[in-house]
Amino acid sequence: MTQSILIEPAFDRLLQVAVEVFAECGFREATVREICSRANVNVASINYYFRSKEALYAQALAFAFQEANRLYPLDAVLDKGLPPEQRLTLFIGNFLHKLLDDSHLGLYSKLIAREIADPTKALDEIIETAIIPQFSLLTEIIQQILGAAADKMIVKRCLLSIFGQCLMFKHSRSIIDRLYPELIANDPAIQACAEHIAQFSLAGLTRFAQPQKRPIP
Amino acid sequence: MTQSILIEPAFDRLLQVAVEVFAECGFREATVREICSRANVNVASINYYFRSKEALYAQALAFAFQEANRLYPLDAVLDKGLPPEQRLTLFIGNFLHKLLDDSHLGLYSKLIAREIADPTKALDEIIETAIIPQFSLLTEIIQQILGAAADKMIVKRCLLSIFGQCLMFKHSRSIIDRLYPELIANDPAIQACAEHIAQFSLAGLTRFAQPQKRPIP
DNA sequence: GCTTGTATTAAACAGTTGTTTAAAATAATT
DNA sequence: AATTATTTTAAACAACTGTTTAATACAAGC
Repeated sequence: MTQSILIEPAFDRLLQVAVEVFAECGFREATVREICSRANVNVASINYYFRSKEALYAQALAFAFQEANRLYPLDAVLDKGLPPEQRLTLFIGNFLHKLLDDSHLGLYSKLIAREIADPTKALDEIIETAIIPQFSLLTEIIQQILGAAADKMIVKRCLLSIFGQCLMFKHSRSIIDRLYPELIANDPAIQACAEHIAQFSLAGLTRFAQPQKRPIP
Repeated sequence: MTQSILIEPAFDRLLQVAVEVFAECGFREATVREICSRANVNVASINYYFRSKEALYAQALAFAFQEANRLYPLDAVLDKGLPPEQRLTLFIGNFLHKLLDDSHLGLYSKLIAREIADPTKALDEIIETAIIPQFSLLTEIIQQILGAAADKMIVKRCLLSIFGQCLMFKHSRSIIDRLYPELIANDPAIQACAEHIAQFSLAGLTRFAQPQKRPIP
């Protein structure tokens, strides 16, 4: 059988298909036979190229994160010259689009969200490489807004408030799709949600902001 | 073999254990043998008392919701005499404690959260009986705070902002446990989180509040 | 005491899972 | 061209899945 269409080697095809299937079904529900079938390779190939289903999953997870970062760079957010309010708005917009994108790239965040909601052994690496950098970046922005003297616990809670608003759209997608589909119907609607979260959060942050001009007596 | 300790009939034991196991493992990963083993009944009992594993799951889900509502009544929140800001604070406190309770009752919300994150056929009933009433209640409170003329889309987005902040603690529990365990270490800490969300949200809502005193020109 | 209806049991069913094997096909090297 | 190494294959493996069966134990009713 000649398959002139697919010129990619089996290894790459397996990795790409694995991201798709694991994102759709989760680690446990995904079957090696389904992955191999979609990748047009023999069932034994996974154990040949990767050591096991588990090892394939770990590699797929790392690959997904790498791709998500490549397709959604945080360049503007990293610019410390910008005012923190603007950086927060950019951060939220970037994050939400990353989460809600329904094209191929949406799979990456879906895979990661799945791992967070239902952790496997692979979670530890995900936290180190994917979560902590995002948390650090947002922490820095929040601290700039609240003031350097801000209580550490308050900063953490504000961080969770902001991430929580964004992740709601990912974790409770099934409900939003049924009750409020118009909120995420198209790209402008998603952009409106991002702006809402930014404004809601900025107003919320002011509640906890330190007085900026006065030095501590 | 005499089992004088367990006097409950097999049916009740199965239902109770099913909630535990489904909450821990999810529907697909949970096995009938594990459930039956823990309930000290034969494997065939599930198909005898309930029709199938799927039917048992549906019943367990309904039972969990019923118990969660019985143990965490919303009486105070339902009191329309109270100022909406206070009702919001009560609502958030109730919801967060419901979510984070690690005792037996915590399983109920875990089971429901699992169903939302990874829906099965049973989701539709959950939405009708569990989600919509909660959404309606919070919608009413938000509308009171924002003013009757508030834009419907804004109300919905604010609703998601508040629920998102609460659900963050459930859906991303694995991360919080590792990065910020002190935030949910004990009951006062959880209470502090609830108050934070309430204050953060009240401040956020003011950003979208309609001018209350002036009638529309 | 016998019969009827319910409850419980061990065993087997048919299907699926991840993984391994050993042979065949293909590619690379000498 | 012959030899080596790599890739691909079909088949089988053992373990596990939800479900069914048919035999047994137990209780209640007459």
